[in-house]
Amino acid sequence: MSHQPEPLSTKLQRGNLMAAACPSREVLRSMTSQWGVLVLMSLQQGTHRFSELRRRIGGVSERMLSETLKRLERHGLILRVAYPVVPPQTEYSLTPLGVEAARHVAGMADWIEVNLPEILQHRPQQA
Amino acid sequence: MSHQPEPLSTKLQRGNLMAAACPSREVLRSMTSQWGVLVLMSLQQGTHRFSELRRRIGGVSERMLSETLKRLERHGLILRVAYPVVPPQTEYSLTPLGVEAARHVAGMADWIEVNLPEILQHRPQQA
DNA sequence: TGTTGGTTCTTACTATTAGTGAGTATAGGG
DNA sequence: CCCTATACTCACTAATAGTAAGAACCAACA
Repeated sequence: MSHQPEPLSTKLQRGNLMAAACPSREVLRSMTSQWGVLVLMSLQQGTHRFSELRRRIGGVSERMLSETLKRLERHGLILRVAYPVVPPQTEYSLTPLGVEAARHVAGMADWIEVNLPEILQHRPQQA
Repeated sequence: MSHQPEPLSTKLQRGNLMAAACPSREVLRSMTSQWGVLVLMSLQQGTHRFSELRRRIGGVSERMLSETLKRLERHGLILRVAYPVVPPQTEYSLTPLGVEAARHVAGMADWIEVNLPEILQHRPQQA
């Protein structure tokens, strides 16, 4: 909270998603990946275990859930706490950064769910 | 426009993204696809031609841009107007539904760009 | 009069990623 | 003693993303 050495140089590094080489692209991809969105949404309701997330999120495989969680953890959006017990127990929760991220994706997700009927009307019905 | 047979049954079909088979999953994937996000963001500033979008969005190939635009059009989020001239000219813009969708993804995108420095600090620097 | 460039795509091919099914270690319950 | 549950990983296949080239057409330029 006190005086920091280089507050400006840090502040100036805002990402630019339009630039192909900007690392923000990677963050975008993990936050907006199919399973990433659903994990963030699920963790909005509090801490969950691996298997709870798996049951809650219809259609995730264990492999994809595991990789999605690892990626979100690498970006500091979720916190992983593993208890060395048998059978294994691991708890996942949102970090403060993750709480903000989850608000955005959940807002979008909610909009999709609400507007789904209208969106589907624009789609040509398949033969 | 007159009295419709089943207005309630349509209204009641709110999507559920947690369900694997719900069509909202497909909408989520097109809205949150890497190029989908960047297209929606770009079109927030108004109508653009294909090649303008291609130049603006760093790293898109023509194939991916074309497919992304088609998918967003299928979901009623963008409008495509092709003029039968030579050389070809096509204009893309947001539909009212697309304007709302774009607001959500742009909000998220902005958050990512602003918080990128903090997010990157959580990442282990690579060897 | 070639030839180059610009436009909006599509097609064929390759690389990357997603998804599937099985395996692992351990303990508690029937 | 075998089955289930947990949180994974590994080997494999299917799907998707990315690359490079071409197509159709004309305008401008040398």
